[in-house]
Amino acid sequence: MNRKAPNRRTRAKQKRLSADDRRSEFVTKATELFAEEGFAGGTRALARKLGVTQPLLYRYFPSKDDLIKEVYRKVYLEPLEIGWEKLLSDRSRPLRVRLQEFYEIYTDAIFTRKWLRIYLYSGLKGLDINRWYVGMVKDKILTRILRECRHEAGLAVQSRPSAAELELAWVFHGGIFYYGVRKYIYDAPVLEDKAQMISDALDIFLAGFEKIAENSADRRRVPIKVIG
Amino acid sequence: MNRKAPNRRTRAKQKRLSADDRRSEFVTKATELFAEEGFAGGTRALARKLGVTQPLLYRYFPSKDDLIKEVYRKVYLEPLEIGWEKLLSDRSRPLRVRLQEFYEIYTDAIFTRKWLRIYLYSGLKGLDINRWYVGMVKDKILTRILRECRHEAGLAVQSRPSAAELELAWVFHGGIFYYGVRKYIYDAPVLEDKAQMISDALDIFLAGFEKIAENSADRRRVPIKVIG
DNA sequence: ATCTCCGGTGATCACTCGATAAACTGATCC
DNA sequence: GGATCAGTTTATCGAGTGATCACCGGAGAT
Repeated sequence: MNRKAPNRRTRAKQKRLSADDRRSEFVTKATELFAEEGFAGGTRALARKLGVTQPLLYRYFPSKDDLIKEVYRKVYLEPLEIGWEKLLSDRSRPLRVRLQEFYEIYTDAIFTRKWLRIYLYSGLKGLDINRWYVGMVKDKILTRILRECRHEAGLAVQSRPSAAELELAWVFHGGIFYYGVRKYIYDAPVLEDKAQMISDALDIFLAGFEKIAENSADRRRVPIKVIG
Repeated sequence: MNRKAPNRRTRAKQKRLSADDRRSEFVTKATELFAEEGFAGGTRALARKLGVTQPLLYRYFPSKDDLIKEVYRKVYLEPLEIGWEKLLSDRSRPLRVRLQEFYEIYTDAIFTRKWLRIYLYSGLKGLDINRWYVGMVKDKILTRILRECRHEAGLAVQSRPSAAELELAWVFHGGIFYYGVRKYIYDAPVLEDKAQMISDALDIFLAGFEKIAENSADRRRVPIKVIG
């Protein structure tokens, strides 16, 4: 890359990175390794990916578990950098458009082989961070979506959605999520146009929302407003 | 249990089972073990669950991998014993009722901690049997559902559904599937009434089906239909 | 009673795993 | 140029893995 030392011998492996660089390189490559092999992936295989020896890992992490925790942190916090609060709640734009854009961006972030596999592996281990993430999806995404849907439909906006409504949103959300699982975990053929898949799923969800909402609530209601 | 030998000393471990019994006991307990620990679960832990010693496993299976294959076979074939062909295609009953009953029975079969975990673990390994199962769901369930939906809607029934329609069915199916994942893998709180979840998901799917079906022909976007 | 068959055990091998301690090496400071 | 510090390696440990072998012992057949 950079040839700041032109007379330097070309070494197959450049060693002696700075501590911070080496540490983050461990995390990066560990994410790749664990995504493929699961957390049973060995520390020696990891070191081989870096071109270093295995004990070096323990200069940077007290144990393999600590490395794994670091991988969790990185993976689980990655999709949070989107800033969906304002995206979902910006009522100056049509709800349909907001939802479409949100899910396109959100799935761009999490529909990678790496992310999905780490997520499922950690989910199977039943870790707290996984439950935390699920709770965050519920509070920060689904609850917000439901609130906007109720507002759009002219229904009373309650602070917390009913269990049935929430389940409705979960099934919708899970259906989209499972698209990524089929594509990147199962390697199964899917509809290539992800945006259309989201659009179709949204059509169905929005069309059916009121129908369920009126059953769960006591109120009768007004027809859905037409999108622009 | 049975006291056919009343004078026999009560032994904590009754040994010497018949070959067939022992073999199937290995598969059963291995399924439980692998569901919890993943396929990294050890042969010694398995033997402990049976109350026997570890080398005994190799009397019945040439290798651990062969045991695992047997576990796959059992788990993947389990939900197939339902016989959904006639259930889904019996046009003497309303489609809505057929779908509701099918998904209640189907999810009764696969929504167990054991089944879902083995399924996800094997899916992460990318085995052929997993792709086979996904293909079977597509051909035997989703394609059949779509055919019945088109018939119900008075649309031409084609032999193979369009990619967009199929994706629609997948998102619907995946949404229901993900309910099981949330409940039994993530141990997350879900709507307890599974039948209502299915019913709500069906309402949405059926309400939105026609709309997508007609859009897949020509891509014109039309306002959302008002529900009754 | 004795023989024979076969389910089951004890001992062990080669290997891999995560982890530790000590030695090595290259860059930086005085 | 020598001391020093930090990044890296070599050697190794103890525990655990899948797998193999010779052997044991109880139940049924003769």
